[in-house]
Amino acid sequence: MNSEFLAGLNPAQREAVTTPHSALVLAGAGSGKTRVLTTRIAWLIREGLASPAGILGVTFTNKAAREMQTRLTAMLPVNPKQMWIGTFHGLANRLLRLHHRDVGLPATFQILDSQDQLAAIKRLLKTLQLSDETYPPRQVMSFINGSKEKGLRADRFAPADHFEVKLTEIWREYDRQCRREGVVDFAELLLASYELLSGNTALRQHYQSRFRHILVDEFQDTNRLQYAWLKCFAGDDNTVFAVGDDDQSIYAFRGAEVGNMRDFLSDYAAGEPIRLEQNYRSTSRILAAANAVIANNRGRLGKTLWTDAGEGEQIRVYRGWSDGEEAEFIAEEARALKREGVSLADVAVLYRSNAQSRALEHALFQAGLSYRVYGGLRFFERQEIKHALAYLRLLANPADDNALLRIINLPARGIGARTVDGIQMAARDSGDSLWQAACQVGGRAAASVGRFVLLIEELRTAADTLGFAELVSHVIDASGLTAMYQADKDGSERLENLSELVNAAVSFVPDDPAQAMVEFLAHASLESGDHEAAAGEEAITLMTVHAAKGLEFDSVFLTGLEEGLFPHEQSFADPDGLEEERRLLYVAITRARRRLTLSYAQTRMLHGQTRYPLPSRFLDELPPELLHPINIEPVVRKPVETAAPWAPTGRKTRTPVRTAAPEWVGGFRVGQTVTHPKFGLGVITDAEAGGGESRVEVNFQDAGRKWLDLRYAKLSAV
DNA sequence: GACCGACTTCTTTTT
DNA sequence: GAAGTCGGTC
Repeated sequence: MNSEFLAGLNPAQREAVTTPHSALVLAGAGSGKTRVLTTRIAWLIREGLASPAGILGVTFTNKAAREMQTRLTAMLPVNPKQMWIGTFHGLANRLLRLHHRDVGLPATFQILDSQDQLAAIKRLLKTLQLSDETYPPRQVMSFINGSKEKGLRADRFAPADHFEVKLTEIWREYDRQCRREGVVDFAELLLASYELLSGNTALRQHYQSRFRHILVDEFQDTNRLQYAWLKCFAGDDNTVFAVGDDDQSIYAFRGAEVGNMRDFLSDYAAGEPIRLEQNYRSTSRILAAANAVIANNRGRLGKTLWTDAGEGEQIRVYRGWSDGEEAEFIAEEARALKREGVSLADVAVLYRSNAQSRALEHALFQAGLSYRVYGGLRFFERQEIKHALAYLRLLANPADDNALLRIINLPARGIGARTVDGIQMAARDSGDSLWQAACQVGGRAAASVGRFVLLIEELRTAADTLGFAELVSHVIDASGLTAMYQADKDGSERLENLSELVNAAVSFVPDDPAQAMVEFLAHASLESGDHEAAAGEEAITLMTVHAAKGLEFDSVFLTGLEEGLFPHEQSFADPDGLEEERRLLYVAITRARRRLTLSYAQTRMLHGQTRYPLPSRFLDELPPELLHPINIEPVVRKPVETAAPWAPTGRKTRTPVRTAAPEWVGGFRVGQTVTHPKFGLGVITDAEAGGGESRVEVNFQDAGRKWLDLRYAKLSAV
């Protein structure tokens, strides 16, 4: 039992790697979680306790799955294809492809991503003649997905009220529509494969005896359905090795159940969790901050990170006047780091929501620093890519109405809304697919629709003779997409993306060449594209805290620590929401290896208007001795003659539009922090100059918003 | 039927 | 601010 792989592991890691039972591993941030996971697989195989084909490795993201595979192939001479390592959705897809008949799906079933699903729901509401005001498509979608993720079906759902009765009807119709069209959404992928296994004892036993060892990453992010799905694989002789960190559970909003971790301990008689608490990433000050913050949460499984690395520097806190100034500060700091010889690849700027990236990008751009933003539109989500894929989908599956609607008049070919309505009506009456109905269109629109039908038929013939990659290229040209974007003066980037799509098709290696198209389309839905940096890229990383989970950087700037933003205002309503925000902060802090800078602004543009947020309550949860305020002395800015006072540097190209409030009223100004003998600390959010009776609105930390008459109120600047 | 501009709404996180 | 919807005009 003394394998080369165990060298260099600490006792807890070693225990985790070699445990003979099912176990829950509580792996703190930076505690070597991925290493433990991959080492365990390598160790099991090397010790002869498992064969590569007997491993089921489940992750949450494609990136994590890939990393596990590459690390493994570096440790062992195995073919990673033998092992089933993938995301929940990827593995569910694999199962359903293998057993599509048992669940009544066509071999060519396609996967709807969230965009597609929303479109499908909108279309359904239309055919059901339901108003999307009474039934907001997004709400319908989250109802359907949420229910499926609890393992429910429309006919087994107990609606709580009238509205849910109606939603359940829509849900039922939606599932029918998907079946008819041979498409499957993300939640359905899991649910259908779960039902496949739970309803078929022989099949379940087959997989149970194949996958003796089941390993799950990021276990705290599993939802109820995923938990049940995993359980199908866990017979009496299987071991389940679940790695997670309840303190890093940040996806409750989409159904993740941290409770699964407690359930796991009893369901798998796993005893006490194995705790990995030694952190190999950060300085002790950073860990002390993280520990202090998370200690405010209740109901934790409990865990305290420690390190034998040094204390490191203090955590710096910066207060900016505006989001723009905050961004400029970060840009300056980053430039200084660069001067010191720090690689920009080791610097990250994190934020709570994507909207914050704008100001940061602007400042970094002005400073001439290269950066890369993660998030936003990914490759396979771009409209031109979606258009091209829709042609392919329609070729693969004529019943795919979503695909047909997307492209029937794109590029414009004289098929207007009225004609499309007619086709939809005809299809509904006859129960046909839109494609079938389109083939039978007569009357005025016959010519234009006929041309479309001919085009698709021509492409279908081409599909029989061309290789897959040539087909993709041919479809993009013959459909007219190329011509359309060539005619568009802003279309060059889209054309580049389309040729990138051809490249992707060329380098795509299908498991079964005959199924190249179907596999490629599934790949496009499941892995909507890369957010990963090109290795060694000399650029600052900008991303949301969510996206940063699992990553680490020497220097981290955590921005926007303001009430309403972080914690986000949507979380104020319930305590659980606030705890999730706190976990999010915990994740953010633990990304930093050596240097952490927190920042907040006193004014922020949000949703097109200026806000005056208070500093985040989380700042008060950090032990003051760990912090080093950079500039937290009263920010008294004299009004600048030429520039608006909220444009601090005076070299802004555009002046913000807020003009409602006068700039200075009786010595006070909007955005200023003030104290009141009775109401305490607050920020001026509005002001009215009325000759001798000036008033200001103050947002008090504890007392809320109040209008105060400056003749009487004893306000003083902070 | 196509196009353009005005209007509204919604803005947390995403496999 | 941006995207999506709606309505009016050609």
